[in-house]
Parts: sequence; structure tokens; C-alpha cells
Amino acid sequence: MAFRHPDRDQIRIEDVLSALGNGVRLAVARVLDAGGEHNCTSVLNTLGITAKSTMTHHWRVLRDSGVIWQRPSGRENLLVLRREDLDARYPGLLDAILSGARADEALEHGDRPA
Amino acid sequence: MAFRHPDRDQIRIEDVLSALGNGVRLAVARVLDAGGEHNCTSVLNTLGITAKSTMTHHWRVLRDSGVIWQRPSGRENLLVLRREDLDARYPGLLDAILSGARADEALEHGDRPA
DNA sequence: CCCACTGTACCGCGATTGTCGAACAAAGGG
DNA sequence: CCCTTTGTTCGACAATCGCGGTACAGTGGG
Repeated sequence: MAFRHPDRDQIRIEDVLSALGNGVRLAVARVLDAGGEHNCTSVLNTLGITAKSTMTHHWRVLRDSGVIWQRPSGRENLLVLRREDLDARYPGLLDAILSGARADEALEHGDRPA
Repeated sequence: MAFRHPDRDQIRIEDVLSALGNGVRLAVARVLDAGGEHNCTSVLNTLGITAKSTMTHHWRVLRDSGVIWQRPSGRENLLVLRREDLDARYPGLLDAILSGARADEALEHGDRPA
């Protein structure tokens, strides 16, 4: 099973934004950004249980928009953020989004802003 | 007609991203960012003709997500980017998105990247 | 005062999205 | 070898989206 990923030049910011404009996928990006090797179920567990087929759908959206690499390895798929490509195409975007997501989470957990 | 806008603290990055993860609304943001006072039809004309009711829908999405202010003035509505609030909540996000959109446009017009 | 202008409200339509369950496929481990 | 693990594919479903048309509402100009 080989996945189709867009080339760096084929990435469109519109697709990136709509891919990450979804709580589940934004959370996935944050997990992947935290580092380490991840397969599908490890991310899935971090997010609370969801059907596997639902996640397969989200992987496809993230893949097609150019946000992640998805590489088969043994009987798993390894998931990695395409940070280099995103940073090259859209400097500062990924960092702004990820730290923005952290800020939102802090707000919702009742922490008052400074 | 008074519009409901979210407070700065109620803005969620997920909503901002999905609002701008759409070609028309991203284009609207770029027009507003270019400066000047804008009413609905002036933006609408810049984008090529679309039904007024369609744009009303997009204004609502942009408003509800906290991306724009929409203020009635006479028989028009003035549209303004909420740059201060967005920059405060998500430093660098708006600039990254807008310059990313410009970069995409350049790519699609056949200009090769440097 | 009436009309032209600007934009909203409401409705309907087809397409897409997010979610799930069930069946399938590939890879390893015993 | 078989069975478990991992994830995909397919089909279904409700909900939302994007878009337009028509009707309405408020403002301001003549």
C-alpha cells in the first residue's frame, strides 16, 4: 500500500487550513509535533477512542493536504508531520497554528490569560 | 441590525482555520488586509460576481469565527479584519496565512519559486 | 414620499463532511 | 500455518456546506 502525497509545490494553504480546521486533525498535528514515532493506533489512543475507519478518513485528509507523511512499515503506518515542507512553503504558519492550539486549550481549561 | 461578534477570548483557532480554509473567504481576507474601507459589494466585485446571499453566508462565517468585524454604517456594512485580536491571540498566524496565500497565487500563475 | 440601493432572511438544492460498522487485506508471531 | 494485529475499503447515514433565487428591510437621495 503506497500512499499518494502531494509534492511540496502542490501543497495549497487553503487545503492545509481546512485540514487543520477540525478538532481531531488539529489534535493529531499536535501529537505528531510532540515528537516520537507514531503509528495510527498510538495517535488514536491519545485522542480517545474513535473508530479506526474514522481515523483512516482523517489520515487521508491530512495526507492529501500535505500536512503529514504516512509511510507503511511492517504492518503499521508511521505518521510524521511534514514540517520541513510546510515551513518552506509557509514560514511560521505551523508554529503559529500549533502554539495557537495550545493557547486555546489553556483558555478552555479555565486558565485566565495573562 | 446589530451583528454578534465573538469576544477576543472566545475566538478559537479551529474556527479561524476552517473559516479561512475556503478560497472565497481567504480571498476576502486578502482584500480586507490590502487596506481601505470596504463594504460588501466592493469586496464582492473584487472577487468576481457571486450572489449576494452567498456572500452574506460567508460574512457570517467570517464574523462568527472572529476573523472580521462587520459594522452597519448607513445603508452599507463596513468590513474590517480583526487583525489586533487575531494577532493578540495567535501571533504570526494571520501574516503567515496571508503571505502563504500570496505565495500560492504566485505559484499558480506559473511563476517558479526562487 | 417614493424609489433605488445595499444587504439580510429564508428556502431549497446538490455535494461534501464526519462518523460508524462490517468486511477485507497484509504482515508477523506463536 | 493459523491467528492476531493493524489499518484500509466500502457502504450507510445525518449534518453541514456552498451556492443561488426570491422576498423582504432599512437607508438615503431625488
